[in-house]
Amino acid sequence: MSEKRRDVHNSDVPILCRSCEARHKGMCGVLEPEELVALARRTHKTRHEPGAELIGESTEIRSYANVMRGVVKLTKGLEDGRQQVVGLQFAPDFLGRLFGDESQTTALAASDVDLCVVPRGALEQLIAENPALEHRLMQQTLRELDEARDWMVTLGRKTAQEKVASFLHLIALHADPHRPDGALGAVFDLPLSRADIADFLGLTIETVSRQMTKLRQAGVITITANRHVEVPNLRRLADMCG
Amino acid sequence: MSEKRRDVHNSDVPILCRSCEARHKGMCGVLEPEELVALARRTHKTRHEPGAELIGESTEIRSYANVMRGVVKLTKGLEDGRQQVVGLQFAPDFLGRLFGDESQTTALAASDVDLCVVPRGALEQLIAENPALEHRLMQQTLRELDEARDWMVTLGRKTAQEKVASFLHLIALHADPHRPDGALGAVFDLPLSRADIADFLGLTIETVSRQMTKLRQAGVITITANRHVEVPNLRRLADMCG
DNA sequence: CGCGAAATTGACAAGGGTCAATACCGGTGG
DNA sequence: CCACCGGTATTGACCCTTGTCAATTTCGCG
Repeated sequence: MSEKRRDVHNSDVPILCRSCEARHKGMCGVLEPEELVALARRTHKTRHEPGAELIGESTEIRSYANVMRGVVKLTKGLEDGRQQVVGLQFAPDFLGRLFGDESQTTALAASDVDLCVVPRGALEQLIAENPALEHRLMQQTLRELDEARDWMVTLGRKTAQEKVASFLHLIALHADPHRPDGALGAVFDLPLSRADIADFLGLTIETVSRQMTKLRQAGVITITANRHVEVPNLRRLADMCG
Repeated sequence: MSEKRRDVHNSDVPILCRSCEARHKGMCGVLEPEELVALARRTHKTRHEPGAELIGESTEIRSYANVMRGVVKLTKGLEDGRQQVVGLQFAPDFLGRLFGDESQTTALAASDVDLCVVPRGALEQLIAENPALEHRLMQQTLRELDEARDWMVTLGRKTAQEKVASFLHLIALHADPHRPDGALGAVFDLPLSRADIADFLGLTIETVSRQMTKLRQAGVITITANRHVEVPNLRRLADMCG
């Protein structure tokens, strides 16, 4: 495939981009080396601790970003403090509301997070020049829409038990760092606190905790050290997702 | 095909497109007259009764469509029959999962619906030729994503009362046929049955009914003839949305 | 007018929320 | 290495919202 060939033969790819996931699976995969060089000149890497606010709700959009490492949670809040996590983003997802004047969600670092930040103007200019980039971002947007709709089913129609199982299943697929393809089980660290999980599932901390306990007692999962989870058989977990 | 006059002055918009909302606010608004003519040759109008299946879940995608009239509900189901409405589409929304192999949702006519159906190949070809079209569709996709996330808050964090109020508020904004801009209130017919509303809100029919009754008793709405709703003061309704 | 479907209402049960007490983890300093 | 501390998670008791089941009522339509 030509993309690959170009990559191998061209030594002009910015150093920082070479090991970046966005370069391969993310939006930068559609850029020509020259474009990548031009873009890299205007980006900068940032590092954030858990809880850091990356984008504020109802704030003006001045930049976009790619998630290079870690997990970002997108949340929306009601006036009285109730919160709902409306999305989770993993590397190499794109972060930010394209073509909007202000962000509709808050983006918070759930774990340690590294971003590659792009000024708004730089990205929009590049999009205008290269339809393939918009196409790639369209694909990600469509995928996010699919995910959001899947999650609406979970929020609206599943029991607490099924919600927690669905969450663990989701994380198992995204966050097991070195899972072989055919593996039956998974091992991972939860990137979210119980409070975050509750906000993601539309439940309370207590209910999440109780359902985790039930799953543990049923032998579906093993919890060691509070955040570390082992799923011996993913099929079994999937069956509990409703 | 016989020679047709193709001079500059023959920029006639196809007759069927002239009164179509998609021509103005929908995706066709970005098309040049020639493109519109070419596209119109490959589309056809279809009419559907309430309950008709427009797109099946997990079916191959062969065509897309524009909603010309009526309300379409997008649903997802669990094996055991539980259902969740994950989106509502009004004229002149675009219908269908772009660039996907199969639909992830079922599209059902909620009311009488007229569609303008475009074969998959025709649309994808046009998109490839005209980036402005993809851009327009990107905008709609982003809007749908925003709406989906708003609704996730409703599903996950609002009470039954707030959910029903939110639903009525949503419909009031979309379905009042002739509402002046500054109007305080709204009058409309519900395009969805109680069962549909319940599936949209993640509630049961009974709970929806009870909450409607409470809103009626509180004087926030008036219900005449079962489907016909009057909201004297939209502000009041909005305040109940949480 | 009368029928079937849809909607309302009521009585009751249960799933999940609330509040409070306890246990646990991870880090700090003795 | 252990004791202590603050934040996080678990567990328990109780209650409230919403779901369930069943009986009417209303609507739409022939």
